[in-house]
Amino acid sequence: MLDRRFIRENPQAVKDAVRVKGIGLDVDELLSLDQASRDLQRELDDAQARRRSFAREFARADEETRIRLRAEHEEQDAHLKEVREELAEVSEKLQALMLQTPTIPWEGSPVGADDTANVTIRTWGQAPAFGFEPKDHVELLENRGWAEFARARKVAGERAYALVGEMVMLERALLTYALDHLIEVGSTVISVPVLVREEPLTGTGQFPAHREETYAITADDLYLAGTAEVALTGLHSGEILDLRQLPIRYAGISPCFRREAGSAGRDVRGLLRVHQFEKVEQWVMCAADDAESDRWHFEILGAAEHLLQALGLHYEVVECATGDMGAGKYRMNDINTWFPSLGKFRETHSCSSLHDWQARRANLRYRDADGSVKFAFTLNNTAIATPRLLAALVENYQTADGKVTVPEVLRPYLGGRAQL
RNA sequence: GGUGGAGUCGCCUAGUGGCCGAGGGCGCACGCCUCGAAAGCGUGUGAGGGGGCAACCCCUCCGUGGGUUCAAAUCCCACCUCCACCGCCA
Repeated sequence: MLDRRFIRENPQAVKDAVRVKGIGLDVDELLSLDQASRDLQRELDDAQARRRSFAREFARADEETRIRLRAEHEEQDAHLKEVREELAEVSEKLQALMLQTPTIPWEGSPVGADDTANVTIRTWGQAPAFGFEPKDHVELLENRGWAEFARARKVAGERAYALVGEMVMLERALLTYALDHLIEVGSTVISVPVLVREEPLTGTGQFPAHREETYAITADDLYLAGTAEVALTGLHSGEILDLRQLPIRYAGISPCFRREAGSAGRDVRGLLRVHQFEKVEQWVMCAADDAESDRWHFEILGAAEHLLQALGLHYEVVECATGDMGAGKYRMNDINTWFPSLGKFRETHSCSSLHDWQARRANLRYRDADGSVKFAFTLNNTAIATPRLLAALVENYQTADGKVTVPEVLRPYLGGRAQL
């Protein structure tokens, strides 16, 4: 969400952002609603001021005057009610449009409608050379009894899976390794609620645009969050933090739930696109400063790259196109990891700077050095999302005889074993 | 799930329909005092919105949302959160 004053003063910048991000928002309508809302607000303020002084007069008046005042009150109340209703109607429409306003994207982001316009800015490592025909992760896991797909789908429907035996331990190892590294670089580890209210989902930007992608528990008016980011952003909602409390750097761990409503039939095989997965998420709230936000962007992007490098996985970092990054993002870099079975990179991480867009929605504020209250900047990035990354790991580290070599950094978490 | 109690400014609290247009204390900031400090004294001390070139003015907010009333922190209803006890339970 943008600042109303900013939209008023920079309508063209907002229109440009709406266009390059492919958002169906009528900025002129928003501007006229903004004007109408301010006019009505002024009218209401004046009318209320008058009404209040009349009520005080009433308290001091004699019986005769009271009869006269009562009649005037009725007139005033009718007018007040009318203005209030009109303002409520305008405000509701305005708010609906405000929630669609995009962050102005970084000028370096490639302009394009979708991820086909994303630009690779670097690659690390290389694809493993197998002296044999590599198997995909489904075959690898089934051959070793490391996963149940058919039985899991009997229980939970399409895209369900169950990891078995050593695969469970390997997944745990990945997550624990990520947490250990993030602690080392100064993050506060936090396990967050996943069953959440509507407000934090609106706060992060999941709602209203992506409501269909979220599971709803209608009996209790709760939802299953698709990422720890939802709770992390909600944690400090409504607070005014002291500048000294910033930056806040969290490593949130949680299960994640996604309906995948927009991708029916895609990637139904295996572990690449599932309804339920585990993720360690990096999240940062910092002062409202472009340079500091940029610094954190590269810090948390670097942390994710560090993990992949330590795991020895071949990856590329892409600069995401304006149409791929979503309304709230100033800048987004995805990391795509190499999948031998696909013969290509596949998204495993997504690093986003949102400037104050989320902070405005979620009401994340701090008191600056000069005493003024400001909306903070937020950023987030995946650290490890599994089982997608687990699938990449297994495919990249498979041996000719169907075993999996354990990357050295994970061995301490698996009793020192070098191979599974 | 049930019963009872509670939610007021950063913190503690006063407040049972008009004197609340929210008082006091703590904390914090500034000033006086002092060689300097502490103590003491004085002044100030929230958020959001609107208007004005400006000094400044106005409106909203006492957990949230409704309602009653000329008038609500105060009365009524629903919800949220916390505390206590009962029930159930990993």
